[in-house]
Amino acid sequence: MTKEKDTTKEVDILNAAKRIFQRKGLDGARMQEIADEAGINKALLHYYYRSKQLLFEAVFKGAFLLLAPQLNKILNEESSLFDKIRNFTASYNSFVMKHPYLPNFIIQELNRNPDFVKKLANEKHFPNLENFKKQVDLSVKQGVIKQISAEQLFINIIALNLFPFLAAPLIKGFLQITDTNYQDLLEKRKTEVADFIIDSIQLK
Amino acid sequence: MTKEKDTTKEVDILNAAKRIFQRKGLDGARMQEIADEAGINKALLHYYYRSKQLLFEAVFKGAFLLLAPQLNKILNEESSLFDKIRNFTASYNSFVMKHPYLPNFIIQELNRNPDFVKKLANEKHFPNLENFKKQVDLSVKQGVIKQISAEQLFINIIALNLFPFLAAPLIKGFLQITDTNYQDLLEKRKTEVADFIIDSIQLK
DNA sequence: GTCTATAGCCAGATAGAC
DNA sequence: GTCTATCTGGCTATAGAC
Repeated sequence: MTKEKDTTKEVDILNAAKRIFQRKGLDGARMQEIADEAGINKALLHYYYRSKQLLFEAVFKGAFLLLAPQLNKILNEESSLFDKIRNFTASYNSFVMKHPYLPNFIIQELNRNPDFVKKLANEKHFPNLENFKKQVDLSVKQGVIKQISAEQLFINIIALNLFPFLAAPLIKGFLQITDTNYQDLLEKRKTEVADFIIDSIQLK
Repeated sequence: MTKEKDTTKEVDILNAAKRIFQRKGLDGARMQEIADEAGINKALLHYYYRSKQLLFEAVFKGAFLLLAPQLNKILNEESSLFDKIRNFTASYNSFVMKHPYLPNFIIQELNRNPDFVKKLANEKHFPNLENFKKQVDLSVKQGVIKQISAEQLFINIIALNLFPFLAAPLIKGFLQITDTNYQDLLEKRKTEVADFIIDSIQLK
């Protein structure tokens, strides 16, 4: 019973930093704010993470490694192409609804520092397209789906699933709808997006 | 011949601010940097625009009003639904390839300050979905396209066209391709995306 | 209108007591 | 490990000469 909550402070800081950085970005976040959020003192942030930059990088890496395995679901599962598209659409939407700031955070900071991807490309769960590419090419050859490159299909799948979270304020503005109605739209997309994609590529 | 380049300084500042703000965001940008970019002194920024916040708002509004009319092309043109989708895909992609920072800038700052949309909703060129909605609903009724809500179709069209610009570094990383190859992919999307959408909704 | 110089503030980082 | 107090630099903004 001695080490009930041993590493708490370090973890508390990381979680607090996650929340603040994801809402405000690297430049917009304040160390004081993170300290307050974690319920500790500013000096302790530096004690554990040395600098704002390093704390940020820890947060970013954590976020990326939370999202990346989700992508592997579509790339490296053992199932038919259509099932993959359906499973991915459903599970990915559910996942992001639980972490609404995540995609924006990653894409936004990646745009400011594109080389960050390279640093992460060697990580264990970094998505690899090879299996998916083979499956798509084979499906085309067998006449199951129309002619399309795996890369373009991949982009389309991600785009249709991610964009509604990235551009939520913009879309809400254009459609002039409330938050609740937008949630309904998102809920429906868990199945509709898969249908939309399959209807497009399936040869009847 | 007296007023050959009269308002130059004020315009120079706005253009410099555009470039810096779009690359670094509100928090990341420095007034000194904008002054250097414009080739003038820092004090002059405040002379013309009073504060960083106001300068930023001028830039943001300009960017939004550059992008918004582009969206109206799909919403309020006099043409068949399929032609609209084809025209929009082609012209929108060309437009954004000329202003690669624009979508990211708008979406990113809108996420930090969602109420900004409301301020702009009264502007002349603010997109209005009514015509598009009528057209989609009619096409469904007439059996030209499958059952789909205008809102979902609208989201899908925008998503497929915008996302490759928003997430460029991420996609490049996943696909492990060079900038040149990515440009090729984007070039192909000017027609492929329209085909993808039409194949999905068209009833044969 | 355009500049130099500087006020005034605030943030990241560190020293040092406990 | 955790805190208070403080240093140091950099940033927005303004005062004031020209």
